[in-house]
Amino acid sequence: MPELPEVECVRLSLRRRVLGRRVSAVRVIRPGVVRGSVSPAALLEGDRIDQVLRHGKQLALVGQQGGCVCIHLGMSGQLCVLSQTDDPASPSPFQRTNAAISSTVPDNLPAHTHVLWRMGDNLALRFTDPRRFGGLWTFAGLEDLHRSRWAELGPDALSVTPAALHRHLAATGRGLKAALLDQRLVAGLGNIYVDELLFGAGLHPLQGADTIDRAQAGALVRRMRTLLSGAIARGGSTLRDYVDAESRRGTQQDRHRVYGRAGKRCLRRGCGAVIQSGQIAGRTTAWCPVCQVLL
DNA sequence: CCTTAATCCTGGAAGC
DNA sequence: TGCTTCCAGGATTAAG
Repeated sequence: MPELPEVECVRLSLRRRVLGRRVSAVRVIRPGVVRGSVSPAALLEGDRIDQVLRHGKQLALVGQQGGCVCIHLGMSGQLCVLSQTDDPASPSPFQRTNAAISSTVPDNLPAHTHVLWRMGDNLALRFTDPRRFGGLWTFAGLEDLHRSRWAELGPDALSVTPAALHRHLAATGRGLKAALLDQRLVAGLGNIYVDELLFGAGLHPLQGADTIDRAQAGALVRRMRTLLSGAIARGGSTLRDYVDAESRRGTQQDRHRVYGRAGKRCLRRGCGAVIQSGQIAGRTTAWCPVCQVLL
């Protein structure tokens, strides 16, 4: 589900609510979603949230004592901040009812709740993920995350330099769509934003990545930043169920020019060609056959 | 190297 | 109304 803008919106909303809060208890409902140590301490129990970081589509909660939890939302993952003051009538998600103890459905929790962090008496953080393509990875410290998991990611799409993007694109024989989706090349772009970026840049998704010269790479970087930061300002794209940690939907979907618009007319002034779609790099891809000519 | 397909899952939408 | 099929914001793996 979430690409860089959505994950950044989750990070910002999460940070507003949990920064500096002490984790009083952690409850793991489905241990399988946690890779690495599943111990309460590894999940920051007893620690205070010191940093909420993001690289590409991944998040990290860092504790004051150095503990670190990396969170990848996958397709359907959500982080949700719950406070008793929002709904005083609802029982705390940490209160188990007797009936629930033997049940496969854990008491009052919504379906697909996998991990809960309690922070003080009236605040909790909930990780849900119906499809379970996402997950949590625990590390002894932020340095370990940087040396292992995040070392496999390319530069973040919001801070990649023209030189680095040019170098990486030049080094691959693949098409632009496949290259830009590859998180090792640049981290953060997904199916929506690659299609939107290529449309804006007037580049065909099948054009060879190694045909992009230095100047074009510079233009691509500028366009990438504008697109992504604009999407963040609009709260990300909510196609179906994306919401940030405070349950707010985004509005960037209203600005999509090709994604989800196959068969409709191109919105570029004076164009009006029919938006095409097909499978490229294993993903449904949309483009304008007039604005994005295959060279 | 490159590409495609299958795989991990659930749920919503579309088709009959 | 129900049942079936397809599709989805991700990413890895194996096969060709």
